[in-house]
Amino acid sequence: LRRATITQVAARAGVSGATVSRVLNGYPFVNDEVRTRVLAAAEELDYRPDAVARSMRTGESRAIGFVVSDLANPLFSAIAAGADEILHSSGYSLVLASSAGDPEREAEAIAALGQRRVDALILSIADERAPGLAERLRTFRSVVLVDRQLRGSRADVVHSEHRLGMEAAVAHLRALGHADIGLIAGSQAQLGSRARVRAFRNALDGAVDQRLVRTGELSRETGYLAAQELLALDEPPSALIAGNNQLFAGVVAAVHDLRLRVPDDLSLVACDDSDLARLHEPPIDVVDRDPYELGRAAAQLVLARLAEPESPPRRTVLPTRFEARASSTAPAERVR
Amino acid sequence: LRRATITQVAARAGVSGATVSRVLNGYPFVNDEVRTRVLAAAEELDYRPDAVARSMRTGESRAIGFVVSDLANPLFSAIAAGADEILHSSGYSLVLASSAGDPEREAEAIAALGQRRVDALILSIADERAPGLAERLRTFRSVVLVDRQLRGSRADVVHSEHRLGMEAAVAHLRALGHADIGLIAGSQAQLGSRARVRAFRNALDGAVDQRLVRTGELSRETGYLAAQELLALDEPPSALIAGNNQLFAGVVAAVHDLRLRVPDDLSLVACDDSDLARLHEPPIDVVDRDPYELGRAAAQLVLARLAEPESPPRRTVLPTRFEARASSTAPAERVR
DNA sequence: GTGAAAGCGCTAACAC
DNA sequence: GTGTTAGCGCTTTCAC
Repeated sequence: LRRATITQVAARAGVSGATVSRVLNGYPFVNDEVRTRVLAAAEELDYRPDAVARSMRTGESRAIGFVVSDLANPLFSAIAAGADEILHSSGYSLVLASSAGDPEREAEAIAALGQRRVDALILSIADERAPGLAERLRTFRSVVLVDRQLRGSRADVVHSEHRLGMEAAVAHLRALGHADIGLIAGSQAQLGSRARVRAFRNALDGAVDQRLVRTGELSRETGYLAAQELLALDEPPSALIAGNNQLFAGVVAAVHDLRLRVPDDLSLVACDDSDLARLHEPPIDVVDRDPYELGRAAAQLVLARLAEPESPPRRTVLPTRFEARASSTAPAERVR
Repeated sequence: LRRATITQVAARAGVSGATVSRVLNGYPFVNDEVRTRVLAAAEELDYRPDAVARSMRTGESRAIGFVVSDLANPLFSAIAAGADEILHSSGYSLVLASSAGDPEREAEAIAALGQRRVDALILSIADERAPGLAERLRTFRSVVLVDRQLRGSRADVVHSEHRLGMEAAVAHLRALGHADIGLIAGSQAQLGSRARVRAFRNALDGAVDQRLVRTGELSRETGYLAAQELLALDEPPSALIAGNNQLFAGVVAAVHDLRLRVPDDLSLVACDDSDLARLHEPPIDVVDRDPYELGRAAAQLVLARLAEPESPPRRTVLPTRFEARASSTAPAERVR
């Protein structure tokens, strides 16, 4: 079944293609009677404008690219769902690419989206330090970074205010009497992870034991191994903060395997909420944020930029907040 | 920065646009020296073929649409990630739309993807019974349903073999002595949920207590409320099966709130694995499947269909398997 | 083995 | 207010 073209609608309505286009695009100065005829003809032929041809002519694709380091991570898929919500309602489509953490795939995805002439690019990539990235982004009319940073780029950004949430978490633990707090955080190639580590150090104002801070890939395995290592130290931390949901899952697995009780043997805090944290027994303290809102905010920056291409770079900062549940108490007396 | 066009490359290489196109598309009968010159010119200008223009001419967009009922559900995002993996490596892009369970948004998304002329459509929609759906899908060159069914459609499908996994789960519970097993499953507007309910009934060969089977929206809230109701019955079930990951989260919340111990007071089985099920204390028995593989299989059906448009509809069935962990034991003696 | 020309479906400039 | 025309960047006959 071939689809109707504008020319066919025009023929049926007894007008020119230009007039059909005008009617369909809401151009006001069209004879009412003609408008009705055109609309009827379009209806009868079930005419749908061809987005490809329209893009070809206007230079706008009404598609937004979104490159994510790991779509299967509920955090990123929630961000994508939030972005889609806004974009869909403005008539844009989301072209999603997941790199599975591979910087090469990220580069390919960005190139592919460029060839597709997406109107904008939203980026939550694994490696914000990929060489030449900033230049390659210059061909895009709008770039929005989500919890990422890029030197030499005029991109708009959505950031989470990681500092306050992390500070509150650390303050909570210190108030309970924890002196040795461990942090297991993600790759330093992403702003979000760096911000959490920095906030952690700040909150401990210099009193930070370097051995208790581990960074690595954002994966369950990394979380598991790092927790095993930290808890095997001669003087293990009495509290542990997991820097993201996947690391947290690994930490929980390690804690189970070591038969440690939370919070009696170890206090625990997770960054980014999850079913696991909420429904863990006991429920886990979290530094939480709203991932949908992150996605919505990114989409809004995109729309604002497309509406006003020359405005100065914008930056949206969304809050994180610490929620104490039941996974931390005063540390047990240490046996010496 | 405007991008180079094929005409510019042609000028630089001293040939016609047609020849550039031939070189870039691997047409074999081109003079070697000319080929080298064209490649060099393309390289120097950093030429990237314009996908929109190419689509315009060839009628192929090299984009695949994917409509999901809830992208934020880790199951669907894992499926999408699996599909993207295959499609990306074949040069296709994924255009994703999440309907948040709203049939109207699903219809809109499908229409939008049609206008974009996606080469194929993958569907994991909330409402497979939307009126007129089958006809609207006929305009697509390839449609693949993931765990969905559509009468009157020649779509290819990927199904999970829900029956064996569910039967194994029920058999396991019955062997332990459970006579009253409750099931909390999803909407009957989706094949997956229907299949699980049917498998459950079959496994109990008619000995099904209708009051112990609840179906509804696939949400935490539904799971929570249904579990509360079932467990408040005069003769509550001694074991509960949750039909999906979100329902399961609700069930766990209800079980916690009721202060029931698993498995002593209640045996529990979840459908589709999750961190929550794996790391729950005790670990929860699951009817598991590989969601990435579901996505990969869908993508492969798409590619096969595009390669052979006239072949008969294909059907890929992927296994589910029951994994007993530690969330079920023999039911406690009932006090009469 | 290569070039010239047509045209995919649409919109925007320009004419009337 | 409406029609005519050109052209977005590419691929694909058809010549030669």
